[in-house]
Amino acid sequence: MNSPAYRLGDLQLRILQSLWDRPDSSVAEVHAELKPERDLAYTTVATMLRKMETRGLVAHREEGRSFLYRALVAAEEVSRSVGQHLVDRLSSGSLTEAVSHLLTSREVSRDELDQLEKLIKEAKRRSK
Amino acid sequence: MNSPAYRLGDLQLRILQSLWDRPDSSVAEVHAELKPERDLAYTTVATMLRKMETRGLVAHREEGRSFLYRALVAAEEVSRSVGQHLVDRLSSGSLTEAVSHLLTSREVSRDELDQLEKLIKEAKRRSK
DNA sequence: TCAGTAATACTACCATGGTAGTTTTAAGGT
DNA sequence: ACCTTAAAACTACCATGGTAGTATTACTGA
Repeated sequence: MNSPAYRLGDLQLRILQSLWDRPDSSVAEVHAELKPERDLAYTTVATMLRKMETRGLVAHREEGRSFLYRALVAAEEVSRSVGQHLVDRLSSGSLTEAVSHLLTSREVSRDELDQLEKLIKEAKRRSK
Repeated sequence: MNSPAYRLGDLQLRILQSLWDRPDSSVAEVHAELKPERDLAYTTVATMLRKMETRGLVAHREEGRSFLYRALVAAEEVSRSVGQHLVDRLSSGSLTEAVSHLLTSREVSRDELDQLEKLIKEAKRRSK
């Protein structure tokens, strides 16, 4: 919000996603959730959550001896911000160009292309 | 290459873009190119270029008393890397989802949608 | 030849993300 | 009442991006 969301680090974003999925998570829960992908120390997660709280990204309430955290920024908002930032970075603002980059730069399956086409048709319908 | 390209900072990416556009640019030229958008000190650009050279992102050759820089990483490669990283961040790897995010998160003009549709058709044709 | 100038080199500083160890606190069971 | 344990708090450290001032060097024109 006040702090630009696109600047989120990888871990921060991952933590937010975890909290979007399960609001009111304890540090232990977030830590457990991230465990398979990142083998972080418990305190790493705790510290990051505290830092994120300072930045206004999350908030906590007490529950017994634990803190339960929740995200203060909406997934939508962050997605938009992060996406917008990429579009700016990649192609100084041209969405078409950005998507073109994405399409040409990796293998895209037939199936994905179909889905994408549907997405666009839908967007068209909505916009009309 | 060896260092993951997606980690490029905004300024670094901007400098690379400038060099892709005009290879063998002096510091002064890069500085001038960026001037309108970012009013940076000359030495800021020079320092960043030196740092980027250390990281293997650019290289220079001497021309009189100036250094002429060129990018060592290809635009394609960086675009792919940056794009891929975003897709991972935004939707743990689903391109469709990522594009969907981009589409729903901002105003997309009719015209852009048309272009996008064309892009996809083209990709389909290519992949077949 | 010498002063000015334009270039690089060097140094420094700050913020932030990421990571984690150590210390304190408090709850809970025996 | 005390020991264990789990939680938060505090502190610390490093890398990197970004930014720029100061020092040095070397060319160039008067």
